[in-house]
Amino acid sequence: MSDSPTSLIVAEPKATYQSGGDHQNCWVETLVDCPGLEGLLTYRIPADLSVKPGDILTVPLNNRQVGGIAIRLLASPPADVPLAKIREVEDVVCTGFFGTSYWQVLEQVAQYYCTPLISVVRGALPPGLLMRSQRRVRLHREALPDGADTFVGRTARQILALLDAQPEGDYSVAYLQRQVKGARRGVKDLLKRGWVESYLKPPQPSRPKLKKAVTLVADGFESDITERQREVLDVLRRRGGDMWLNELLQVCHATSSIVNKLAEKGYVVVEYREILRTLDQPNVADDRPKVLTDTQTYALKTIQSLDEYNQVLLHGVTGSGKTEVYLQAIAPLLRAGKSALVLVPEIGLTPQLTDRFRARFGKKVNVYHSGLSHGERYDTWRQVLSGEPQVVIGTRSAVFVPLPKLGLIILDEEHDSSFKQDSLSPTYHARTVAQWRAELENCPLVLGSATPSLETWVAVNGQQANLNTDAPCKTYYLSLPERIQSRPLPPVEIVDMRQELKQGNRSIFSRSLQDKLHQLKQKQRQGILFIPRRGHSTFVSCRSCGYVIECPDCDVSLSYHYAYEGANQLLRCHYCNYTTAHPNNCPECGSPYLKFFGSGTQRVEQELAKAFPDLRVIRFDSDTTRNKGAHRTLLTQFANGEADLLIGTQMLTKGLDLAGVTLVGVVAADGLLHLSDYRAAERAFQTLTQVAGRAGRGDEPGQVIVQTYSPQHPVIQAVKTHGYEVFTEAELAQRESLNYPPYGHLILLRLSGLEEMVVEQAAERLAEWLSQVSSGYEILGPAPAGIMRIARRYRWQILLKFPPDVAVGLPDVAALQRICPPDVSLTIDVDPLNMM
DNA sequence: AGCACGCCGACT
DNA sequence: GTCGGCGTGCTC
Repeated sequence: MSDSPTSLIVAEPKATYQSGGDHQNCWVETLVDCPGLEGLLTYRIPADLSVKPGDILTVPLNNRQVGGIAIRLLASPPADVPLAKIREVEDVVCTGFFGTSYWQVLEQVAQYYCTPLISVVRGALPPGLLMRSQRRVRLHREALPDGADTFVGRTARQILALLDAQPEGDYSVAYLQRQVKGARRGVKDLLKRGWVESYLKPPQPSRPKLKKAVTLVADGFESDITERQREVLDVLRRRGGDMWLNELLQVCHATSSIVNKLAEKGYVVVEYREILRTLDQPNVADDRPKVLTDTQTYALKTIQSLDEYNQVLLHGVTGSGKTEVYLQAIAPLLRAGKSALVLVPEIGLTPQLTDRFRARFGKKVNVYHSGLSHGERYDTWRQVLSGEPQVVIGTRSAVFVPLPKLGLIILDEEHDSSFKQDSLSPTYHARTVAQWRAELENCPLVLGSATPSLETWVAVNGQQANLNTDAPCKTYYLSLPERIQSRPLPPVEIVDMRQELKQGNRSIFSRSLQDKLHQLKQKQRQGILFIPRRGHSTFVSCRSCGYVIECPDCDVSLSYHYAYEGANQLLRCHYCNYTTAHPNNCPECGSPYLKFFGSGTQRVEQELAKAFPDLRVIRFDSDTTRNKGAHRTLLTQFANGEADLLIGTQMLTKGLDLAGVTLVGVVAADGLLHLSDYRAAERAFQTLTQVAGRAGRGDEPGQVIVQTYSPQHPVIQAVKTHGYEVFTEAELAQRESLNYPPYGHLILLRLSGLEEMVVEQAAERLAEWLSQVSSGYEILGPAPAGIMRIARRYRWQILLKFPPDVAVGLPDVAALQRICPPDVSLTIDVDPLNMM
């Protein structure tokens, strides 16, 4: 797949690098971090620098410095570019990062997701490695004549004022351009007058953090040293002969001159040593392997028997102990010197999972996700590249962590849509990339879920040959149909809210749910109330004229926020976070009857407070969990019994294992059911099954109540009977008849821009061009996107549908980008999940 | 992407 | 004349 003539040559460490020799390999072909620049640029390697393929470089480009990756070394300069144009590599940022198979994965991602390789590289590397130099200007205060600002134009005057207000008189040009329009000319004017100087701040990529360490090397005759020096040596010896310099000095109340003298005399060595900025990890109690059930044992044995690329679906109902199988599958790998990669949907939501891994494997566990600082992520990479056997737990982007000696990849909750990146290129799915990595590393891939995606179900159970998919790969279906300790799955009661209304219950809680909530307190049990966030959005509308308050920048209604009794009533846009005060009167007709509809978490919280004043409630949604560590805090409080009821949105569906929970209520399932998306049913079933699975994980049996206005809906029926297979087969039949995934494939082209007409015309031109260049796909659209405007940008989309036997891909992405006008942004989403 | 250069209309 | 606003092309 990667040997098409246009594809780049993969970096192969050692392949072209020869040590020894003198004047060989003086040039390096470099993949430069510059969008729009296809292909490689050649640079000369200065004599004092050693460059190997795969190294990350800083190279000059025009008048600035940018990041780049050394791809291939050349012994002679290329013939097609004049020698004089070739410039020198500025610096090597870091070296020895990648193995060959790693590059193949990146190339595969670039090709499949129709993205330039450099974009993939940028998304895969820890941020801060590929950095560019920054153009800055500094004010020469002494060169300013009196009343300088009267001599120059408006923009120059504004810039002067800005620079003067800054203590150093120093700003980046990019910053000035954001503050003052047309800043470039103003800066030029000031430069000409000599009032400011312009300079290039070199890129400062992440580097290892270094610290001075002192090591005792010679012990024995110490006749030539002073009293103070002897004291220091004694302390060092007592502490094992190896200390951080700052600690040693602190303990001895000494200055570094003493240590330096000792180093001169050859008693100690002072050297820089790398320290890792890994988070101080909360201490967790040790944990031992648990006794497995028969099905768990069978699953474990099967996984352990695999020593090459195989795909395994671990289909375990909620509470069936998948994590314990993962843990026991990883343990022997670590002992054999191999590593494992564990991918989870959202790390913040699953502190419980990382804690369990830490309890079992201690410091061998590394966490990698976008919440870490640049330095922390960089250090995790370095730690990973050490080759020590370890476990990396991370979110989507961790699929690119370059673990050597990879023995196993696990994707937990593989159905979860957060494994798909959808707005940034490359729009990769971590499951797809994990399949490629596992294949290239030749290690097994375990996909775990209680509600497997249809893609995975078909890949593992599909009897018919999928000719267009990857090379034949042995697949295993492992089922854990029972909960551990034979705990039953909770019975699911469906409540028809139409009947409730008919019988005079106007509350958002059915009588059945009210009963259970009353019992909760009496029986000292805990419950979860789930409110589908989308669906019943909490919009505000006027009862007189029907006016609905919308975001001025996005095409969605504003959500009503009322945090607590007496707080300001706010309206907020869930797409761009635009916030405004709730007006007293309708902005359209002035009527005072402006009311919010729907039941968001806040509304439910307030209703609960009225109807059940003695229930202690914790709200768990994006408002209350915004702060770092809030997830953990709230969950710990709940687990400690500081509240009776946890209410919240989608976040509740992910991986919570709370033994005290016996009741799960779904306030209104309907919001999940009626979305105009071919995946709505699958997603609704997954969400409801997952949230139902939170009940009865402890010794007490659980109970689930689902309130809905559509009790006969197939999804509701499937949830009621825990009928994954029946639901899935029916859903698959529908997908197949319409060529939807997992049978056919989709590519979604998203266009957005500030001008409605321009975006629409661009969409039409692209669609026209697409229909001319190929007929392998069906073109749906162009059409306005589900939400027509977000953050002032109008959005249009074109959907390409590929029948099962047609290769997925676009004929010429560069041409597509060329047709698209520069003020319209185009993203290509291959295998889109989110169609809004 | 930046950042040059070069062309054009508007206003002191 | 000069200022500010685009469109176009290049980067070893």
